[in-house]
Amino acid sequence: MDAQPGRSVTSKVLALLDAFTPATPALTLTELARRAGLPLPTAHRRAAELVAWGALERGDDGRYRIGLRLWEVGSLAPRGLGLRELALPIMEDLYEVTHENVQLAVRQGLELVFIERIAGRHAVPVLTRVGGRFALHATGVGLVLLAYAPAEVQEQVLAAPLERYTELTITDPRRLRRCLAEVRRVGYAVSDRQVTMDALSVAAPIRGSDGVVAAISLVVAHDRADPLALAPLVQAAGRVLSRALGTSYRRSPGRVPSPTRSETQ
Amino acid sequence: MDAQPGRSVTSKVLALLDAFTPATPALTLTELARRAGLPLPTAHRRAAELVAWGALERGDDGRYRIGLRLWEVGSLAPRGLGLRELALPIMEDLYEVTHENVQLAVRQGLELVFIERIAGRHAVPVLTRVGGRFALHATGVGLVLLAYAPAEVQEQVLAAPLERYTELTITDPRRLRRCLAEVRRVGYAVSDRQVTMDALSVAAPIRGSDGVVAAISLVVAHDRADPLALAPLVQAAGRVLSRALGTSYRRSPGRVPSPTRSETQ
DNA sequence: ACCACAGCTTTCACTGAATGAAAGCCGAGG
DNA sequence: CCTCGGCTTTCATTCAGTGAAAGCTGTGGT
Repeated sequence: MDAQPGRSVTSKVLALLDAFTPATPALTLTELARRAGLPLPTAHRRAAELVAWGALERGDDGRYRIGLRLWEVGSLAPRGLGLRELALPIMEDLYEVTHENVQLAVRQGLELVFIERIAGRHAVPVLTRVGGRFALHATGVGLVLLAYAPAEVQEQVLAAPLERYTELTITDPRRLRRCLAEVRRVGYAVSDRQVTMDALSVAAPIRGSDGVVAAISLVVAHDRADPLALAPLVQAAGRVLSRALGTSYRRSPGRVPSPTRSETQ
Repeated sequence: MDAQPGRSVTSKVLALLDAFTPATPALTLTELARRAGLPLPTAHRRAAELVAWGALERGDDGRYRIGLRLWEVGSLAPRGLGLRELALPIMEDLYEVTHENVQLAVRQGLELVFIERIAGRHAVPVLTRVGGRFALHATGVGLVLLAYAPAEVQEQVLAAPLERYTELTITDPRRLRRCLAEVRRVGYAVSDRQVTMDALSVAAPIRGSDGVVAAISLVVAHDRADPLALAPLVQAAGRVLSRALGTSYRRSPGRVPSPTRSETQ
């Protein structure tokens, strides 16, 4: 039980936050300590400080939950709420026109994170959650984000085993590589029943000042889907958003004059 | 600003997060250190750890921003996204019926935090931001949250000076006290031009297992508003949500899954 | 009523993670 | 070429953090 190096106090605090997942949003102290890999008294002390600040909250049942204060701070993430605020009107337009599910996602490491979704009441049910993660190689948004990701990221994804969700999921690295090339060629991605056997999605990239920063998609029932008809719609939405990003991400912070003009459109 | 002993590492980490505000979502190291009240090397080291984990992100310009990983964790807050997920369908109903702004807020200490809003394109513009804070004594949602807050909270708010936003803002503690009693009597709150001179809001409480946990409101142009007609609508929405909360907040203590030793991805 | 137990909280002597002054580094501007 | 502001790294010192163990509290069993 020697204290392994690299176990800073900060890392312990972050491990406590990491213990919470969508499946387990409320934890007892003991669960929290075990998941964070910390001795109980340590977890207790750190958690108490987090509660005092509002990063965690403690219910009447003694369980810890993520606190509103952390949600507030998290809402300042440019790639989170910032992006959402920008995209929501366009997503709503897309929804009004199609009455299908609209999704917005960004890449985080080797996975994607859903930033927002509009779930049509009569649309095909999707199992995604705002704030939830998913693999890059199956969904429409994932294929777009992967296709335009740095080569290094692509290689890492292609090197790892590709999980199979349905019989149509692409799990062969060679096929996936061809698929990504095709996505780059046509400028949009189609995932036909690669996640569930009833749904199909069409996705397009959203470009920021340095490459593709997000992806937007429509998810529709596979049997009433016409990818070729949907693609222009989604692509147009992606382009509108790319433009909006370009204009809104100009920084005007007093002293720093624009340092680099390295926009890669 | 002296290095007072009693400053825990955790508090420093949290101070770093606290440095970010809606008005300043991107900070240089120097700004960050100054706002957090930390020496530069300390801020640098802690910030580096936060970046490594994803709580912060560092742009090409060297500035720090809130990271997506923190947004993800924050999205697990029951009073944040949890509440939003539950409320959104009802909020949309309210929007469809009225085509006015719909707002959802909870109390955090002596202020309120907006959890979600639906802003009608043709509705009166509101200056609220999801994740933003506001005083309790002026808005419709604020009056509801204050009226049903613990006596101790009410006293604290009444004791402090009440900021004036318009000539109709209630700033006299006695009047505010009467107003709150009226809110409790009728079960909804009306804020008539108490925030801006063009808007009026009608709000109703949302009750959880222990008292009022949130408030929902409609914000409409003051000249085409009929509070008495809107109140039943908003109250009905509040009641539906109260019921939904009651059923969904039943906890299943659950068994513990396999021993996870999840390293940070 | 009593005991057994599980989960939480506090204590206390010890230790290494954190600290900040100072020195080094880098890039922009003169 | 030199200066300046902002960032990064070093190093000896020390105080916040630590965990084993003891104490507490509420719950369920007999």
